[in-house]
Amino acid sequence: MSVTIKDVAKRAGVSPSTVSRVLSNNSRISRETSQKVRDVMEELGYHPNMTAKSLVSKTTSSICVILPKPAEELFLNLFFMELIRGIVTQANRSGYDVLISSGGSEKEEVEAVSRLLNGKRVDGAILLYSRKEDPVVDFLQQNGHPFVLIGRSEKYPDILSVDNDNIQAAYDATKHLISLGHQRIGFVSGPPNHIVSRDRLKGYTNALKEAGLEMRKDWIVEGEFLQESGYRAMSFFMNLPERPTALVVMDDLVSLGVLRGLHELGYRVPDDLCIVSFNNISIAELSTPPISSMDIGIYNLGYTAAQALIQSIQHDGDRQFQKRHIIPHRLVIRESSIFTPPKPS
Amino acid sequence: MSVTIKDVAKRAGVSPSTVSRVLSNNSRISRETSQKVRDVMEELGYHPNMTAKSLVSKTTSSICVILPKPAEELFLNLFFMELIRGIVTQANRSGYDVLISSGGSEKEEVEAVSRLLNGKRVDGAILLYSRKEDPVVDFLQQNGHPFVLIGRSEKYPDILSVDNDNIQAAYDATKHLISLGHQRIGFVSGPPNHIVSRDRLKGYTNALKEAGLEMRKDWIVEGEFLQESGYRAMSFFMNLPERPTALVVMDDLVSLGVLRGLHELGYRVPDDLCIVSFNNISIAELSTPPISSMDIGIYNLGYTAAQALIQSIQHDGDRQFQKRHIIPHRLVIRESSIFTPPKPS
DNA sequence: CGATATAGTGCAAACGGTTCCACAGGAGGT
DNA sequence: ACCTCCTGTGGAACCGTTTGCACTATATCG
Repeated sequence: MSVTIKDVAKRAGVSPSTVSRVLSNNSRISRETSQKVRDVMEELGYHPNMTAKSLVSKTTSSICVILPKPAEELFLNLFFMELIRGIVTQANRSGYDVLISSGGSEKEEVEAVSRLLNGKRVDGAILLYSRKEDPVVDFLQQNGHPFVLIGRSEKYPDILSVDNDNIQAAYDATKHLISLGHQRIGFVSGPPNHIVSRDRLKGYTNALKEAGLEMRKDWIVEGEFLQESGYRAMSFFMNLPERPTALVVMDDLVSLGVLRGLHELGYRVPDDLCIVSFNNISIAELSTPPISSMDIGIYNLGYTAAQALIQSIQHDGDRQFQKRHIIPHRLVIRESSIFTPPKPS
Repeated sequence: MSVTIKDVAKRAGVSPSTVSRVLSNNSRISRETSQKVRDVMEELGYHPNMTAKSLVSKTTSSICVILPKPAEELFLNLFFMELIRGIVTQANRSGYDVLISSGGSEKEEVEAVSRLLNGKRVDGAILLYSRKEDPVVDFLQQNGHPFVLIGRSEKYPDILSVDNDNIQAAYDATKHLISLGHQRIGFVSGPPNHIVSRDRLKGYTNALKEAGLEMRKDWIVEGEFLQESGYRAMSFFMNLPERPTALVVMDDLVSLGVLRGLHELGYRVPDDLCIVSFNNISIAELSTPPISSMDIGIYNLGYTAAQALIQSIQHDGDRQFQKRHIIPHRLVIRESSIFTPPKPS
């Protein structure tokens, strides 16, 4: 059907091996032969069959991205879009293709990953954020597949991973509110089985402790990374007899929910409640008012993850490479946190 | 290295062909042999090598999605995330993997597609929205590769495509504003080389004409599918001696820019200006005020595209399948367009 | 000038499957 | 008892590459 290396060889009057060597720029091929072969390739419209190449080289030049379980909702999050953009950009730059896989149940997820990696369809995987117990991580680790975790694993500390210093980032965010004069600061967390939730909670409490501020259980609420969670958290806080004057919120989308709820109830931000949130996706800038948000370099996370993964694929077994990559964070201050709160009465 | 079909064959005391037949559920294999082989596969942890399978079957069970050229910005658009979600969901359901490719220049784009399809790395491609002249469409069409266009092509009317009836949708959106009493309606268009821009413009003018309303060149501005374009359009309109009282806007992100600008200048929506926009991405619902938006079934577009593509791949040459799929639209009315405008003085 | 290195190329064996064809053995028909 | 058909299986070719090894011709050297 399509033009193969043999067709080119025949037409150019050389052997298939020679054509193959021309393709891989083997130095042993003479200048003229090389040129002749290239001319024929052009003439016949030859394109190397990647599948055949993969079969013999045992390598596919592609990686996959495993989206986390509740991908249905999270897919809507700009966070993932930005992350994927970073991954695809860097991967393509290194000559790799990126395959997106969205799991269903955890079991299906492991099966999908197994199919892709054991089935030799991809050379490695990128995992987006990790829960405390993650069967996919277990699987990859046990089968010795190259992979990189965006986030971190407590179970396998020596795993290849790209992450922020979330403890420090949350500390910095909280510190910002404290420096504005806030003394009653609440925290809207993500799902407790996500390590990132616990890291940020820790940073928050560290900052409070250091400042000698009150830490109250009822000023910490858990939720999903969804707008609705923010709405619910807001209701909860605003019905409290003693309310916080500022919130540290796990995600911009959640903050948007908070904002929305406050608006409906007639409260104003930052006058009635200050907000500092995380991730700094474009929504943070576009909302009214714009939300102060901790930029965690999402694109950079994806970019670095792809880079680290490909490096680890290409230099397999090489132990000299950096295992943990920390992407810097940076607080972007906007209207949601510029005012000093009323002093506690 | 890894377990092959031969290892399984040897261990089970059968020939490789038999194992292969068990794998493909060939009916000629006896129940007991089949079971024995399956047991051995389980025991040895066998996983079929997809690459080898692809080589002989000349099929990869994967498709690629080509993101449009200025992917850097568009990537940030929830539109694409939602579309990709639809594509991935349906593809996975049919046993296909999805590969994301983001082109650089048009030339690079064609090269990437050529590498993927001519190189037999994927079986088909999905193109997201099309410009009037699209070298990638030309390439795919000329080389006879299976592909589906999300959008439509004027050059090749018989191409497999999934689209909205954008003329009708824009007509409906405009009609909605007219029914609210608006007589001076502006239009914020997308790039003029996108067919979707021209279709929607047509629907808009159709509606105006039918209602006997004035159609003014200076009430139509072009832009990108970006927030900034909305901001600029807004400045333009608000500096006009005679301003429209309502706008039809090509994209929610653009509307957000309009909203933002109006807010800065102290205008109020919908009191000073009504807005109806397109796509109904989540931003439309989350903005303040929420934006009336034409839901075009983005997920459905992606879902249907994947379905149509896979169908066309599997039944190659079969001409009996539907070529043009039209996804229904539905106007979601929100606060940005609920008030009747002031009567023209 | 013969030995040896070297550049340039071809042959054939993989890589891990699928599938056409052949074939053995038993069932069923006459 | 013979022919035919069917079931279940094995053998081997093939898919389009890469690559180790062998080989030839020329260049280099003592």
